[in-house]
Amino acid sequence: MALHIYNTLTREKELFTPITPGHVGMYVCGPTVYNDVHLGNCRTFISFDIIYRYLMYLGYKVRYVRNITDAGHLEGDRDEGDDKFSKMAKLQQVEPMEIVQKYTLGFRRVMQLLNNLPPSIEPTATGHISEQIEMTKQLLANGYAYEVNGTIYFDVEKYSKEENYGILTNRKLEDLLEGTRELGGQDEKHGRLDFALWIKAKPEHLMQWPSPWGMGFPGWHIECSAMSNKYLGKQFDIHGGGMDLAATHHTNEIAQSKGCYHVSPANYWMHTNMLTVNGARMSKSLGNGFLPDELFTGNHPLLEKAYAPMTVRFFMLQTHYRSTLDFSNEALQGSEKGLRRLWEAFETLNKFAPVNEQASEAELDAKVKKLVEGFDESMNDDFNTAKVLANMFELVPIINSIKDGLIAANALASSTVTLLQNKFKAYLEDIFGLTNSATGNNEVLGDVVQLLIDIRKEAKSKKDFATSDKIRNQLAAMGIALKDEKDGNASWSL
RNA sequence: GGUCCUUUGGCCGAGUGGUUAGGCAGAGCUCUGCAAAAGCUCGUACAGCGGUUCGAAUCCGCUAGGGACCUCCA
Repeated sequence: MALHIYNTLTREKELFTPITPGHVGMYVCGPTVYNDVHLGNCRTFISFDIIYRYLMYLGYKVRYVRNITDAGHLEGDRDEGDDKFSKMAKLQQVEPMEIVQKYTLGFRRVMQLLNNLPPSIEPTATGHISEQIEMTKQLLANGYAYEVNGTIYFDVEKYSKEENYGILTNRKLEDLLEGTRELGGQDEKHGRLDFALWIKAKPEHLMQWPSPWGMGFPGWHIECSAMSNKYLGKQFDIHGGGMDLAATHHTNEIAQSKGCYHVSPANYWMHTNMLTVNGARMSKSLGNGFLPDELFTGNHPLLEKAYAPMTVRFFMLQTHYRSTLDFSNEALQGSEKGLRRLWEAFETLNKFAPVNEQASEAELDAKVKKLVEGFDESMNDDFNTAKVLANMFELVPIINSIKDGLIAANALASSTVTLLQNKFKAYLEDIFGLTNSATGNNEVLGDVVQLLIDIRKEAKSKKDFATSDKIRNQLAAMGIALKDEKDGNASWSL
């Protein structure tokens, strides 16, 4: 089966067909950098990192654009007041751009710790003010926007006469209106669903730019429309983001792009589900978010211990991206152990040398091949990483049994062993982006431990268990675990 | 109130109308000087009530619980 993607627009899994054969354009809504990213944000970016990596694995040339929102995000829903950067800047008594710099760097550091590849382009809202003004002008010219006292609003009612505004989340205009409050006397907007494209700035406002309508700053939604258009074109393949963005942000993006260019911007809309804590959504406004650093250090009242970035990444891979994922110590510890088991099997597998052309156990050979072929099949079914991991875990006992001699070394054909090695490497490292954080890669340390292992082996051969136990116990106290192997040697891990 | 999603064994979590998902935890056994690891075996789960069907955890309806969005949030 070729790659199928669940499309929010149609609420169905669809065969993925890129606009330009061999190329994929993908836009993902990035963070608003006015404070630290929390783990829920990270989940979305990890999910799309896997998708990005898998598309490349399939041979596509991918242009992956993920924006940094560094302007224009307002505090409330009324399209008035200060933006979040200005507010935080005042609070911390620094320039808004210092806020942006600080949290952008923090965001990139976390992404790197989680081993997310950087996107092809990471454009900022403040770097594309003129593009946003141009788009706003075009929307005014096309009759989908109006100006009130230097602020430009998108006219949802006008747009709805020609287009289906609620198409993305399958909502009727009347239902959407029902959920909104009545317009007050001081409201500038004509319609309750209208949203700002450009906002007039008060003189004391910290971040503002000149425009045909006076000094101001862009509304939140316009940046993604302007930047996706600039780097990916009027129409591109995939647009992604968290599910919470679908109803408002993405709905408005579609309206802006259609109002401006008369075409729907993206063919496939992908939405990742929320990370929850005790069943409730992790969010900035609820204040129940975990910061990545709190997780990596264990410095949080709800955490029993620290968890490595790779444990977190693996934890997220065990769930499908469209399911909610609940955060708990028990679940994380399960992932930690599972990852270790899988990784050790991977390292064992890499040491296998091909033995013979023919498999001495044809049935087992066929079973292994089938499980391996299941990797691609599962990923092609809307990126089912959980299923891939299940197959991998089924292969682990086979790998370990070959190592221990419980299964003959020539049981598998050499081509099967090579396939297994290649696919494990491709999936664990290239696609899932996991790295070995469990064992040290310091060569000197490795040599020292090997020396101790040799001394211990000698002691054991003389039945000097006092010495052998001392070495093992002391190393254990330092965090190095020795495991005796069948052949008399020992392996170790941190 | 409106729109929609979800409900799987101790925990986490896949899932196709008819076959053991998988991981973690737990129990037993094997291997081992001991330990750890590893291997083997084990729980026969699918919210409740109806219906469709030869057959449903998987389709439909109702009931109950949970959640999301409709307001800034990935």
